[in-house]
Amino acid sequence: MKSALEARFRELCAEHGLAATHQRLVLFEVLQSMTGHPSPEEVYARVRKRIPSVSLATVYKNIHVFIESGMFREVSPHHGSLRVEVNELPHHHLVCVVCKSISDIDEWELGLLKKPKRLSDGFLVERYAVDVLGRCAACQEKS
Amino acid sequence: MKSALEARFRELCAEHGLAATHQRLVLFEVLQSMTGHPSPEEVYARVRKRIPSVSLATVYKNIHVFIESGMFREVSPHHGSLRVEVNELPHHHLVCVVCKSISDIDEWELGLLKKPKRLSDGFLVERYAVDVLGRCAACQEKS
DNA sequence: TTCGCTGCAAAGGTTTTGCATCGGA
DNA sequence: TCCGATGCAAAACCTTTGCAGCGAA
Repeated sequence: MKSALEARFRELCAEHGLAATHQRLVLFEVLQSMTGHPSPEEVYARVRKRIPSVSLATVYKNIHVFIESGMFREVSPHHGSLRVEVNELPHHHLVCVVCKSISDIDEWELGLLKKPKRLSDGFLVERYAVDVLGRCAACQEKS
Repeated sequence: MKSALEARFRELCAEHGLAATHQRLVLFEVLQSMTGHPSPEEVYARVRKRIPSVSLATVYKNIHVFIESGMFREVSPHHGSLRVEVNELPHHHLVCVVCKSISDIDEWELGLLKKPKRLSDGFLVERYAVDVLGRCAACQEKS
């Protein structure tokens, strides 16, 4: 018998024109079973337990496929490489989910942003991601 | 004569116990003169114009030194490797600026977070970073 | 049967590290 | 003078890519 999860997976694949391969099904189930913010290596290790011959490249490719299909998100909406913040004024960021370009938005301007979905520069707002920055309990103890 | 910027740089170095080397001064001035969110390679290219013999390793090392000293910030508080978001409920993130660990905070819980500086799990809140996610004008035209 | 998917290995890009030398305090 | 900073080259990651063979539709 097929699980409800597998049925849901096949549905999503059909919806996005994806082949429902065994590797993808296992990857999907593994991701659903994980908590936190797993890295590709961690996911790979889990998938490998069920498909020892799976390749890391396949895991990477399909994580991207899933993200592009909207089946999962990635934690950081930013580019992969280090970027230096050279604007010292309080501000936040507009991040394009397609090209990953980043532009600044003043703090006060963000405050006005409750309703409008499209900004004056044409940026179409989809959602907000808030990072609360600080020090975790463990790091406070160490210092 | 020394510029005000150089004086400020020497002050900051003294404050953080750093040697005020020529390379660091130039890096500092270059960063101050840039806009946007430059990558280490872009910064390196600019520094190189003034110190052709500078190494990329030195630029990397000192960008980190500056970030650790609080002289500059990095754009993404959790850059590094790809992480998959497996929590489908609306939530945001608590990011430790020291160890970069990420934990989830419910959307409703974030709403209550106007005043408290320390959360029940010991996390000490320093600031917020908001990413407004969406599509930039250019990417909307392309699709 | 067909086209997309997989595994493999190699390449590519980014960042870090070890070490001898140099130079700021 | 002395310890930290630099430059170089190599290594260490992380991720992507090319390609031959495989398998879902």
